[in-house]
Amino acid sequence: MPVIKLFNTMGRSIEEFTPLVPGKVGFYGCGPTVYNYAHIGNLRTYVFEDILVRSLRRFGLDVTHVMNITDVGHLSGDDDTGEDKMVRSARERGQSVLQIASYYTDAFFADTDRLGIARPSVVCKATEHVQDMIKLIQRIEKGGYTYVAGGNLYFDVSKFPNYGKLANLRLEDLKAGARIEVDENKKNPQDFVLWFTKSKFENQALLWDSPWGVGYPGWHVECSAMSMKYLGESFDIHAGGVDHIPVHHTNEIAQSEAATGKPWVRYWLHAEFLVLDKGKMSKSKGSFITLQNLIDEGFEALDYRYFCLGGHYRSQLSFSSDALAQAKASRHTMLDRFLDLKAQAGTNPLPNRNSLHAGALERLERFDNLLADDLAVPRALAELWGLLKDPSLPPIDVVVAALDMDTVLGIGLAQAKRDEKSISNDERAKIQALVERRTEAKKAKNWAEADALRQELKDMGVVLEDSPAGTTWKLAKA
RNA sequence: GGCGCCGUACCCAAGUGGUAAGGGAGAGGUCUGCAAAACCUUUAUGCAUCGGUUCAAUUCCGAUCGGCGCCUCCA
Repeated sequence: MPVIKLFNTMGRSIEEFTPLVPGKVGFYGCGPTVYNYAHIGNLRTYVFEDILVRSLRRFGLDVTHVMNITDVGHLSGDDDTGEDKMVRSARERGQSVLQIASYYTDAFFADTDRLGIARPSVVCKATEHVQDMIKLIQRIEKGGYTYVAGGNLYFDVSKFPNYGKLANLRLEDLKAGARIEVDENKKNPQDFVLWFTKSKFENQALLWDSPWGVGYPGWHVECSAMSMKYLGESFDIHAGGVDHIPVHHTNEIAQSEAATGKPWVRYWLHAEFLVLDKGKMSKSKGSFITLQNLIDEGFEALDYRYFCLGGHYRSQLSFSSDALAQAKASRHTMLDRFLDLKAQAGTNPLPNRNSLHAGALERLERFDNLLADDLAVPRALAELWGLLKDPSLPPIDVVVAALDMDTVLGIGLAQAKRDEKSISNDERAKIQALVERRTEAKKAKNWAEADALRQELKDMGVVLEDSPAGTTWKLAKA
């Protein structure tokens, strides 16, 4: 197992990763707020987390992956003036909040399944953990970190030393209200709500009784309460999008460590944004691209996964339909090449990893080292290309090593099959007949007829390949 | 106003103080009755611009220009 190095946002440097409990990893990844579909920018982050989890497991670590489902809405601001997103979505669609949550949760996992993202070990819903949140808030309160104002319970950031350490924030430098009205109830602009009672919810399903009155929890507290419930009061890795660094994760740290008095998360990993020409994709701005949109345009979900693999997780990735088309072409060429090698390898039993050709082992070792080097996935992908193009290796060794690499990359090599398999028997017979007619024409050196038949097949989307062994056909690339 | 990131060929993109991965697209060639596939060759003396440090900078430092993110909810 190589030495695993990861970039820790806390401290902003590459650190060697060593789990709290040898051999085991507690990993918490921020999940979706289920008031709408996930867009492909959100999905990029989950692909990154999937690569992280698969890499750690590849290195022999037993990973417990916990993901929250935020089905308690967030206000558009925490001054209680905005409308809850869940409630608004429910109203707009004429459904209950719980129906909305359930629908979009299913849609979320349908997307991650299509992307080959492994399901988390634990999926926890905020609405089912409100008592855990209340207990946590009581611990925070006991420590003297809170105050009540205007009916809400606030966390007082001035009581927490090192507030903002993750984001390098200095409170005096922040321009509160630069983009939003300041909540008059707050002592400091960075204070945040632990429990709301001044609710405008129309939906009783989202109200809970609490020591501070009937209401609902603040957003940040769910991640603290649920992560500790399933992973303990200190655990290894917490990941999410970069947008969470300054507020969400900063506040999670403050409230968690205020409650327990001990270090909470050991390694913080953050994925950069997928960006469009105009900047990032935003759920709240309304227009965004979903995985289904891409599929409707003729892409496969794994084309998008492949696209994501082309850029490092800590760099912004420029999305365009052209760039995705390039990724698709690249992936399909790769699949083709892999299938050719597999055919060449024949039906011989696959060697296991230990009996592989030294050259293939060397490439696997490089591959592992690249993953261990802060998930250098683009280079790992290049290593897979190098493997597939290496003329010095027997096809069967290439096939085995490539499948091994793909257990992390998830490009779909194992499931790859020629598109021709999807052709109906009728069509197959029709194509076969035309191919035979052309073979006859060729025998008679009737080139005009042979070429006409080639053209006819081409118009049907069928490409012919002549070889000494005869003529084979396949579907033209889309 | 504060914090931070980025600017690499036609496109996506990796990377390093010692001379630019990979993929897509394009061009030429081998092969072929014609094709396809495959293979070979090829496409940045150059990494936004201008200075500086250095034996050596795309890689470090500074400035400038341009783009982006965060300081509301957001992956």
